Amino acid sequence: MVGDGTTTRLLPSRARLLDVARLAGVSVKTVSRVVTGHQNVSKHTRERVTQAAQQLRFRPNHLARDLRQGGVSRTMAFVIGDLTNPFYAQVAAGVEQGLADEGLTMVIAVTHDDPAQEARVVSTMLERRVHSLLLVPIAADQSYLAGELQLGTPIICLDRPAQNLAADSVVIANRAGATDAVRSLLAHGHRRIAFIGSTVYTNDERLAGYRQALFDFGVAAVTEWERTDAVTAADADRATRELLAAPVTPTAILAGDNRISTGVLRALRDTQREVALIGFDDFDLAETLSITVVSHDAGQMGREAVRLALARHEDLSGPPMQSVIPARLTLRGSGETPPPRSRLY
Amino acid sequence: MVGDGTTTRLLPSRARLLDVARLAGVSVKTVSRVVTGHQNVSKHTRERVTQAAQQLRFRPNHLARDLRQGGVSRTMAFVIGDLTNPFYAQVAAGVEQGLADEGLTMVIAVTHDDPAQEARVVSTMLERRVHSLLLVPIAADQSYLAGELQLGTPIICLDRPAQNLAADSVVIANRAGATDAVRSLLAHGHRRIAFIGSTVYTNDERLAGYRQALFDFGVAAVTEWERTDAVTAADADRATRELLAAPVTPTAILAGDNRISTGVLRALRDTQREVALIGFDDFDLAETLSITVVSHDAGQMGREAVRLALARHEDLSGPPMQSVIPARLTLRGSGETPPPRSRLY
DNA sequence: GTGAAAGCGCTAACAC
DNA sequence: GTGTTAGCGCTTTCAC
Repeated sequence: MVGDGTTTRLLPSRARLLDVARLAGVSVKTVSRVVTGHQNVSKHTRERVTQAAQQLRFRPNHLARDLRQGGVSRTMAFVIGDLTNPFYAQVAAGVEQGLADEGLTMVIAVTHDDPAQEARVVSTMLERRVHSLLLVPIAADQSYLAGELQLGTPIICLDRPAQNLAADSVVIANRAGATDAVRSLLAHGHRRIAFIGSTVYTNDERLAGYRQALFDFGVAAVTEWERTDAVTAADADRATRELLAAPVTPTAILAGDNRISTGVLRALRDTQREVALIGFDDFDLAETLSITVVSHDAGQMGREAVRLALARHEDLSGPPMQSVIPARLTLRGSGETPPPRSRLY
Repeated sequence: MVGDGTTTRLLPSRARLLDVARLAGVSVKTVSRVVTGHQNVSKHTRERVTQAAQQLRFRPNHLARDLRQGGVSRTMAFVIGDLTNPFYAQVAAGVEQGLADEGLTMVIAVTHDDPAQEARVVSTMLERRVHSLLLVPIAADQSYLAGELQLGTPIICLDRPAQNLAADSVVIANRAGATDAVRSLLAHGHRRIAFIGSTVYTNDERLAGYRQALFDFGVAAVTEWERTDAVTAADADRATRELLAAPVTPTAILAGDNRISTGVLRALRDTQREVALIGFDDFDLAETLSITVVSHDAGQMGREAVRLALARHEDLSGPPMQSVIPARLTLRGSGETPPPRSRLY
């Protein structure tokens, strides 16, 4: 029999519990028990079923299972601004790790750091009936999630707390980390210290820590040296050049986050200026380049968020919890004085 | 009425189509039509339904929808070795971007670069009935996926082709990129050129390109300078030191990937040796440090994989497709001769 | 333009 | 130890 011109492509169909049951000569429920590893199945039956399942290449349908079991999937959503930022990639890795231990999986969705997209992206995740929502908030207000919280979905905010929502959160010890960094610079003789960063929550907090350290030490703040207009590395590059082009220049810089550090480094290298630098967030080449940083365990933030989500799932009634991930100064040279010449950049 | 001691926590329940239908005084199907934006609903009815849905905070259950629609979710699985490797993070970002345009979401699962975990992790994803499987293979054999392929699930391999499986794939122009790099080193006068990398597919191909370039130029290969035992940055650091401790040392190094580059850089800085370096894969600080690299668009790899998956979904019958992402040499100084002193490390 | 009934694949509840 | 029945929330089919 040769092709008739209207060949319909016939796909082999996927085996269901029923198919396995028929082949094994048992009921659907028995197969279900075997597949889910429940008790009350004789060894003999179990073997027959297992063999039938293998023969048919049976793969349980989690969609159906989750639907039946209460409409909640064994999945946590991680909504994040930008996956290519190594900090968030590490947080994601931590989330994944925390989930793997529990047999849950992670769905990642990205807001592209656009406040306007947050609600839409989050909504898509909630329609998937995720077990929990892990969110790096970017919008100015999360009150739109109050209803979901009441419905029992754990909502954990990472890196920044929620605004107008009683959600749990995991943050870094931003102020303390920044204070430590500035104190170290002060201890090494620096008095003209600049801060470069943005106005997101973390940078705000770090700026506050920076100010606190200066204040405690009795050093007057210089407004021009508080640059909070740098979001990208390019911004930080520009800000650094501007600071160094002024009549009076800072002798040390605290970078608000890893992207800022990159930009500052580029500017320092290009201009061949010798300025002490401490970065917030560790990064791959920091050790190689002897860059002193305020470091922390980004993976721990992810794991901790999962822990909170699971805890919240168990007890929906308690007050919002906040976990703080410690930050510690990792001295490598660039923040000590004087900044080593030519070994750095 | 005061607490009775056995307060059962009553959660508000989630609204279903039926609830909305009752409130709006219409049938379930009509609500379904409105929610999914289908035709054949009068404007008046549509408004009533929409209002009822909002009032009840109705959120459609994708689990149920996907199950009913044929048991396939609007999700693609991306199975990856390590999320913290910036290269893969960028690929993931590309996947996400490609999917967002289609209204699909991405589930990420991690194998921790462990061949033994691949099948299990992949299986979990397939049980979720993903639309397609995007896989960075790590196991030595993917023949276990043949059945799934026949069932109609598009399987796209990224960065490395599948083994013993007729799956589509997206790879980088590894050989050409490496050949270009070595040719450039040769053109700048280098004759003693080492390769440091591992034995994964990409590094294998890059080594082949390296050999080809040397062969074409008439430079004899030196086995000791083909180091394929370096997987991590620490390995590369060690390998570099060993190479530089030998009686005859290479004057240039081609690094097999971004992790290797990091390790080589560390070794060069610590030992204060001046050796030309070209890295495979671009990285954040490469420009700042004037490191010449073979660069490519990792995001494009992700987007291309999504494109192939969608195409395969439409036509399951065609032969396996392979997309090649171009690689080009980005000259920045470290690969030109002589390697600039002290500005680098 | 709208609705009633059936069923996607699975498991909870309850037989036996 | 095993089977039967019902139903998770939705969409498909077909009727009106």
